[in-house]
Amino acid sequence: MSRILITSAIPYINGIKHLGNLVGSQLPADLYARYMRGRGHEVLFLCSTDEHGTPAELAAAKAGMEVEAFCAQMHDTQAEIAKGFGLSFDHFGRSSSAQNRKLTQYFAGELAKNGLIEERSEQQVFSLADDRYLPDRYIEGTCPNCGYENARGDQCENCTKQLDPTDLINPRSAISGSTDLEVRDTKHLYLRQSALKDRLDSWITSKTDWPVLTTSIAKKWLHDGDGLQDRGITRDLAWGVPVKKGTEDWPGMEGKVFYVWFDAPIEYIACAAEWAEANGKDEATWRGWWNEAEGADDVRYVQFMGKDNVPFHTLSFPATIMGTNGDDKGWKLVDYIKSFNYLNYEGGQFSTSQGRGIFQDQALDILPADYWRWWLLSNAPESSDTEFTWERFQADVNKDLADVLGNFVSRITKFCRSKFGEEVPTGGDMTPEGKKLIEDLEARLAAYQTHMDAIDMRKAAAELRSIWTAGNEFLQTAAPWSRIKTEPEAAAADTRLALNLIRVYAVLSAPFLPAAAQTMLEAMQTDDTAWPSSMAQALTALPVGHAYTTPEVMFRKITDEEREDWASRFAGTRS
RNA sequence: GGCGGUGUAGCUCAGUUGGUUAGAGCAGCGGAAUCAUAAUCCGCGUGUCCGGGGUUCAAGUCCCUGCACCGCCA
Repeated sequence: MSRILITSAIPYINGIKHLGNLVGSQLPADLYARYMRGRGHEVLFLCSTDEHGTPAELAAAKAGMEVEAFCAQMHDTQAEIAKGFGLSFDHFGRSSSAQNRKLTQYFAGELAKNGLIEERSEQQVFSLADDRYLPDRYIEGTCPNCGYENARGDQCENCTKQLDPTDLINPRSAISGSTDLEVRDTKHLYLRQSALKDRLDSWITSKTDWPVLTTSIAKKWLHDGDGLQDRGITRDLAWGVPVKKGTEDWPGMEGKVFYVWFDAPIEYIACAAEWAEANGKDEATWRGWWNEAEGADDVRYVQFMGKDNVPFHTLSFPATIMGTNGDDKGWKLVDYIKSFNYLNYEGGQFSTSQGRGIFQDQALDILPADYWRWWLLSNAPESSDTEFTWERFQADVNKDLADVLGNFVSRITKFCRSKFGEEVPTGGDMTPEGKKLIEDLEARLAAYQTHMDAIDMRKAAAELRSIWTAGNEFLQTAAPWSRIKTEPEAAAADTRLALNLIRVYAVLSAPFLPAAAQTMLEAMQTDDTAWPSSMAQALTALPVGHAYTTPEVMFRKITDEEREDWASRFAGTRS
């Protein structure tokens, strides 16, 4: 048994996310966490909401709320949705927590102590009407290049020319529309990532087992152009972690906060502290998960994220950790990064702003979580972008869940009920068909575990499906319904084996289908969730005479009418 | 314009370090069975492995080049 620390990229607070956000981080992380727990390992699975920064302030303003209240409310909403999808976080924290504030300030202080923070002066646009500095993209005006009137301060969307806010003709605030702007001098802190470039480079190079997607993105940022650039880690905002050097004030940085991309990954650590507090554990306990000088030597740390987040997790955050640790043993660097491509929707991209695609709350409104979990995980965008279409979703889910798994449970429980009564039948020895099934499953279990250990989700899902199919093959060849007429003892043995298969299916399927697994266990009236070490043994867990109940239809099918209705409902703008 | 990814059966995709007749699921066709959510099981695939060069005894699998789509960056 080992200890496994799992974090999923933390979702931003400004609204409800669509399915693409789910499949790229939280859902696969949950699959892995559930599997590892199932195998008997000690798991700490953490996720939080990412709450700081301008978009949160603007979303709050739009909702007519104070940003703190808005974040608190949206955090609860996202927590509720996560629960709906069965995400088994040990803790769902908040980057605005006191723990994160303290840790973020601590890391900045240590980095400064180690000479890795630099102060730089720059100019930034201040809006007097909004009483705030404006990030480049929140300044709009006429493009000097093409005359487009709604060009943003960072780039003109019309002619794609890169711009400086000061290039814009008639610049105005994108927030209020005010033209009462002025350019002010301001000071900011920069993290000297360039000083850590070589260490980062050799660290990444050593990760030969990581997905190519992960390392190729990291190497590109390390070597492209002038190489890894230093990064500004402070902003002139009100909503964020106040800039401090550890517990000390930082002269010249009054009124400024850390940039959201500096404090967000530190929340991975702070979340463990929040977890400890929420569960009455002491500081040593959570630090023992995170700091190698304080007991985390045996921890394997695995991160899950979409490809857009890779640079921050392979470079910026590791730079923070390395720069803080110096040459000493200290805070854990990630051991494995599982990254994902994008999920597309019916020929285009999911779009939050255009309301295109399916949002997480809507998905749960129309179907149980297991349908989504199964389809998303068995079609996860591991090697390339994946496309969601309603037609495929309907076909796959109906076939895999209703026809193959659900119907298996249904046919054998009902058959047994009518011929032997609702209990595991007695009599008969293992039939040749039964032996063959066990041999087959023995090999498939090994393959399933190999894929799950490697976090090869689509392959694991395919193998799990084959395990379900094996049950149907067995019934088809053993045919207890005809055998019962001539060899009732053999029919009883086959039925006994098939009923035991349901419990094994529950255990093996639980990482993908937690709710269905629960249904199967309840139907079989057992709480024996031991992961099979041998199939032969696992398939005798339910003894002769053990009573069970025949479950309701586990997965009803998606009808053509529903599919058409949903396809049109989610095509356009979210109402 | 630069970089990265992808391009394999009607559809979605597997194909490790180059090596027997290129595989799976779905859809389709044929058959078996009737316990079951008209569910299941069995059988059936010559597809220019995007095009063109090249290396090799041997390339989907390596090199060069072109094309298409996607993304990131300038």
